Amino acid sequence: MRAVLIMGPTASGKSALALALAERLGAEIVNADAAQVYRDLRVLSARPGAEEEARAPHRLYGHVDGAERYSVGKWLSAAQTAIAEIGAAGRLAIVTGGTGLYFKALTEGLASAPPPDPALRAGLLARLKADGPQSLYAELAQADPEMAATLGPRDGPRILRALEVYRATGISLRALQAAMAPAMRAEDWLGVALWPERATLYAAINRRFDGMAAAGGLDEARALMIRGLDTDLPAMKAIGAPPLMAHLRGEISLDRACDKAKQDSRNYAKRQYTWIRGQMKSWRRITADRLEDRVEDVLAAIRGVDPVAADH
RNA sequence: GCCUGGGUAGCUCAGUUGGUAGAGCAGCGGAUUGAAAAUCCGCGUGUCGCUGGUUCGAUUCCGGCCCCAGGCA
Repeated sequence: MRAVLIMGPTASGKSALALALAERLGAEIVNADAAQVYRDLRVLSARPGAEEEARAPHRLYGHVDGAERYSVGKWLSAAQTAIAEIGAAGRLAIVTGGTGLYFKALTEGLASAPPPDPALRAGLLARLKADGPQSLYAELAQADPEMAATLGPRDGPRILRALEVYRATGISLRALQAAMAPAMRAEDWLGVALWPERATLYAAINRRFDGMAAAGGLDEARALMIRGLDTDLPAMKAIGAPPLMAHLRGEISLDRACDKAKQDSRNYAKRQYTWIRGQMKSWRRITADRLEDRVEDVLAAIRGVDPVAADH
């Protein structure tokens, strides 16, 4: 076995579990969270701090500038490299984060479609903004009816991507998705998913954000805001950033901004539960609340598939 | 005490010229392949404040009462 993958809804304690396991097993941690890759988002993305990073090696955290558009494709190749290097050093990789799509690309593969072409993408984005998704959908239905049939007429981002791929290759994204190869063999990884009680998690989310604003979250939002970046950049859309910026512009109170951020986090967590339930059926669910119990649970699972890896 | 406006879904509110009601948000379920902390789809019975009256029938009209907001005293 080469990697333990840890997924879980936001604020469920993934990072703490990953760190405890890394210390226990002499492993390295690899980020699988789409927000924690951004340098500009440390507090708001709850990225591990210097203290945590000192306790075990961390990779793919805060290495991307907020002005950049990151993507699954970029993450996947970076993660594959990281996992290979960690393996070459004779260590176990612990891949953790809340982005289900990243894990899915790793374990099931990514369609061999070309990455977004910046110029083409910019044009389509402008059209999406000006004319709305229905307009792009109509064009897609014309060019690639098979793919269009799999999408809703208002699903902007997916319609845009499908059109982008068709224009660049003349091939339906649907066909490319049918031919995928996993980046890791099934026997090389073990997936575990944190599954706390819903009410417990929602309370944890609320509690966590109360600290965030005061502990630098507001300053972070300000620093990001004065960069004057495009508001539809991923880093600018991170949960909490839009409402805090609205507050800094004097549009809403700090209380309202925090309430909105908590609300968005809860909605996000719900989607993550749905992802785990629907997309990670073979993953082991960890329902324990105490860190020590979670560590024991994962160690037992590792022993079950690879006694040597657990023996450190 | 008087006047005015209001009391309808967990919240904010719409509505029924009398035939027991519906949006947004929340909540719940689902989807998810290069923006994924994104994006999209589905799910709406609730003493229509309480109580009398008129009526075949009242949440809707009339009376009384209670509560909230504002105004006048």
